[in-house]
Order: sequence, then C-alpha cells, then structure tokens
Amino acid sequence: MRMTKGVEWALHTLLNLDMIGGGPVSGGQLAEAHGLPGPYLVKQLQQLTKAGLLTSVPGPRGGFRLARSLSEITLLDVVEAIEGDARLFHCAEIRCCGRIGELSPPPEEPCPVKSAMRRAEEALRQALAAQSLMDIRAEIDRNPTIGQVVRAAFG
Amino acid sequence: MRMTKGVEWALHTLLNLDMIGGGPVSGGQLAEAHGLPGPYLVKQLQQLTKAGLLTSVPGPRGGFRLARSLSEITLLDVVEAIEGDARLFHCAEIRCCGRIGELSPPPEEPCPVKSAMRRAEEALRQALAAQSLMDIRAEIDRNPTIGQVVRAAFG
DNA sequence: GGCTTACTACTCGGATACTGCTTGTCCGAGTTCAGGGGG
DNA sequence: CCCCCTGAACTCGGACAAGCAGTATCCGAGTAGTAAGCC
Repeated sequence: MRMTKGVEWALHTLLNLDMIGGGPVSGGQLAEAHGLPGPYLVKQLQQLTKAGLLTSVPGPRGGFRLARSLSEITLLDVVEAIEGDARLFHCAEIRCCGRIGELSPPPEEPCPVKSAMRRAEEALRQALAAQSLMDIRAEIDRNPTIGQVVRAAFG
Repeated sequence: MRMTKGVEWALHTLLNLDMIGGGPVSGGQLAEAHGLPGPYLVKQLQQLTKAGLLTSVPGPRGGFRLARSLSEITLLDVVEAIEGDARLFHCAEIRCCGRIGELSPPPEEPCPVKSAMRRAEEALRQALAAQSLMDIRAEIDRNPTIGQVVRAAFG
C-alpha cells in the first residue's frame, strides 16, 4: 500500500513546468532540478503524456510542456496517470473458494467486504479529485522566494 | 499502491470467527475455509494478535479467537495491523535536492505537495475508521444462508 | 546573396537488467490432552 | 478407585526461499537546427 515515487516526482515536475512557463523543457533539465535519475523521470513523464497532461516535443530545443492549466489538473489525474489506476483493494473473491465456497450457492450480491473497501477507496478518490495543482501552486506562492529560485535553477 | 492480499484474508477470517462463535479455531481450519495457504494465513493472524484484535491459544484444541466485539473493530484497525501503517505517500523531500535544493534556503514550512497528499490520506483513514466489521456482518446477515454455510463448514 | 540539401546533435520512446517487497514455505518452542502406572 | 507422571500430538511463533512489481538504465527512431554547397 505504498505509492510510487513517480507520483511525487511528477507533482513537483508539473509545478516546476508551470513556474517556469514558456517553451518546452527537456527531461534532463527537469531531472537535474531535483537530482533525480534522468531516464527514469522521462519514463514517468511519458505516462503523463499518454494521459494527456503533458505534450512532448521531440528534437533539439524540445522537451515537455503542460498540456493544460494547473487548475484543470487534479491530484487524482496525476495518481491515475502514474499508477495506472487508483484501486488499492483487489478482491480475489475468496468467499467462493475452499470449503465455504463449495458449500455456498453462487453468490448474487457483491462481496460485502469488497463493497466496504470500495466505499473507502471512493473517499480517497474524491479527496484527490477535490484538490487541483493550482491549489498547491497558490500555497507555494505564499513564499515568493521559491518561484525565483525555480526560475533561476532553469535559467 | 496495491493493498496486500492479507487484508482481504484477515477481514474474511475475522468475520468467520464471529459467525462461528465459541472456542478458539486453529489457523489450519480457518485457511481451509477459503482455500488459503495455511502457514501464510497464520502469519497474518499473528499480526492481528500483536495488534490486539485476536488472542491466540497454544496447544491442542488451541487456535485464534476474537479479542473484542466486531463493533469495536474498524477497517482501519485491520489495515494498520496488516500493512504496518496506512500511509500511502512517503515524501522524500526532493524539493531539497538537486539544483533547486542547492539554491533554496532551508525550508521552514512543510512541503505543500506532502500536505495535499496527507489531506487525501486522512480522508481515506476516516472512511476506513468509520466502518466497523459489525456493519459488514449486518450486511452479510441479510442472506441467512451464508451464516449457516459458514457454521457447517466448521462443523 | 538566397535557397536547397545534407549533416549533426539533441530529443523522446521503448526494450532491457537490477533491487526490494510481497508471497509462500519450513522447522522449532511451548502447551494441552490422554494414557498408563502407582498409591 | 483416585492421583500423579510421562509421553505424544497438536498448536503458535519466528526464521528461511521464490516470484513479481517497482526501480534504474541503456540504446534506437525521429526531428529541428545548422552549416556547407549550389544557383
């Protein structure tokens, strides 16, 4: 039940891209900004591109660029793009296996355990979807120094 | 971001223990009820014992028994007992690494990305803590057949 | 001098090794029960 | 007939391997920019 490092990397990178603004930025530069392994970060950014959060520009002076505004990107978008899906409980229907499974008639109602976990999952998804990256950006901008540092790092 | 199978196994096993009632039940019987690998299930039940959800009785006619009522056991208790903790986002503080980290002064405020994810996590924890195993038991009891089957399987 | 063309360098993209955790299994310590012997 | 003792079988508990997803890396396909050559 541990989230991938890629989620943290992707969030910070998306925020950096917005602070810099302007043209595309290469994966190498984005990686050096936080001391991350370059090719692996690019792998994650490719996931974001597939999900439509980024657009990639090939060739020299190419790189990645935001596909839409931060206010239109939620935490859920990023998590689902990196993790594949935000499901954390996978029901194996063990109620239909073993001795109990043999004695039970084929069940019609969904597994109550699964339903309960699904409700908790839904609360997580809603909490993720309720927060946009613009909200985080606003929190960062309380300290103007950070924006200056980021722009200087990519100067 | 996948939850361990042990969580599903533990939930079903706890519910079974409550439906059977009475004396302790061995790990082997509990495993056969759902066709699970016996020794590995016992490993999970030991975690539940450490967490105070079960009590273990050694020796012949021994086994596991509920330590308290289902209404006093929440989904969060089970998840934390099996998974260790319910944290799914581990902030590596990458904002302090790389070029940006070198240019930035030591930050005083907590990482905004971390805070946002922590809020979502808290929503998950609350949703897990809001549901007790007794709620699931009540849903199961809508179909009285299941209780009879479970008791027959352990007959 | 301007245009075309070939080259180079840099980018993303996917295929390929390595590590840590989940999953699964095994053997040993401890305890209860049963049976036999003695009082 | 009752009590004690010894043995055995069954339980939990922790230590030991195997499989898989996350982590990290490398090389190839494609493109833009540049420089040289030609008109």
